[in-house]
Amino acid sequence: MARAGLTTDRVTLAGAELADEVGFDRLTMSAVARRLGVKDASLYAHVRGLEDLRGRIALLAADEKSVRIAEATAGLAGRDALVAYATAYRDYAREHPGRYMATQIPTEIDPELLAAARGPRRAIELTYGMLRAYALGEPDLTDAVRLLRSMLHGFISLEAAGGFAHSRPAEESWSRCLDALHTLLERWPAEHEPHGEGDRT
Amino acid sequence: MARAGLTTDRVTLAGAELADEVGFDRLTMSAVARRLGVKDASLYAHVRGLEDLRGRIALLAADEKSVRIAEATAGLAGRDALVAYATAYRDYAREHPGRYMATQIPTEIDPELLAAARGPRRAIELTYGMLRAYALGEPDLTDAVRLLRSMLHGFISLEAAGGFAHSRPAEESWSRCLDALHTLLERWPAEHEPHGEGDRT
DNA sequence: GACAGAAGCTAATGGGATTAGTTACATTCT
DNA sequence: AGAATGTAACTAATCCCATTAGCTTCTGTC
Repeated sequence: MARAGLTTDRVTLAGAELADEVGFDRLTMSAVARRLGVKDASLYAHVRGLEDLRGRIALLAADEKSVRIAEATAGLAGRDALVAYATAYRDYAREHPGRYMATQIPTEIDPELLAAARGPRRAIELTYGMLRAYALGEPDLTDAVRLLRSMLHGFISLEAAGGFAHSRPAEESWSRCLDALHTLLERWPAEHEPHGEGDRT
Repeated sequence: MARAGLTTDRVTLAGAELADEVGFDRLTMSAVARRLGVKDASLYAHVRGLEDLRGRIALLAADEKSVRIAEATAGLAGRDALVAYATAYRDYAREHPGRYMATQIPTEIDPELLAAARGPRRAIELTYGMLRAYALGEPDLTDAVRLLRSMLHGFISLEAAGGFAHSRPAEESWSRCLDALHTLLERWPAEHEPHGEGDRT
């Protein structure tokens, strides 16, 4: 009966912590309620339901991640910025697997919330900003952003899913992949001339 | 009462179809039972439960995907093989989003089943085989495999999650990313020398 | 034609999500 | 202080899903 002092933010945070502990897909309203010492139904005064909570966790994660990356890359450029960016990104994902997972599940987020959120937009800006040092023009810059995001996200997901055998430490591959990425960004290939019979429309 | 002719494989297939339609995370035993015109409990004679079914779908997907890739890359080498590989990979993921998702969720698969499954092993072999044309030695080859898998998986996930704004068709970025990857593989950078304050201007 | 085994069913239990309606606390106004 | 008001949190109820136990019915075999 003593008021637990719930707010939307506190519920979201508890959900995020729980997601980090047990996995985003195993997040349940009941477990969040238990963690907060409150009955399930009480949560509905603060979040619309499980879907809504998930969306909020995703936005929280986007915010936190972009702050981390901003701090890590401040004042850096070129390879240093790239490495700092990627490392901050990966560290966040490893520290907060549940929240990270939240950002990658295609979930319906309340458009109003999404519009108000800074994280996602900030993340894009940071990425473009970081790559600016490589002097790519459009549309190459956009393609490079997508390549970078794909690689980071893919590596982290595969690593988290246990997709890399133990033959070689992921750490070393990670480092070498960043080298490769840096090299690639410095010598971004020109539009390639059609070649052989495979004409990919 | 008319026998529905269930088998483990049929249940798995129904689950896979359902996952493709409604999303892997929304897959439920009840829905599979309904689709098969059978009571929930009947499924348990063929699969251990939801987790088991999920694992089986993941293995099915790995099999199907590797077959597709094998067919697509047969007889090709170099850039053609790379493009065929990547395209087959992506097409599979787009045609079967649920099954594809199944392969990326860190799920506990019965070790016995896993050992019997050909798909995952075959996929690795295909990847190494395809990259052999680029004449990389170990450990670079392993790193390149990881980079390739990361990029493909990341791109596909982000695309599926709606992560790319509409500013530029994903199709074009995809094509350019493959160009970039090809270039990178041809000129895989040597182990990089430690390098001052990132002043490569 | 009886039997063994499998295929499928009924019934029951336990959780989780969600809603409606209720109680108790805290703030503010007089 | 005492009443009014909004809201935090609760109780109770409903529905859906996962899973288990035990029973029935079909199919093929000797």
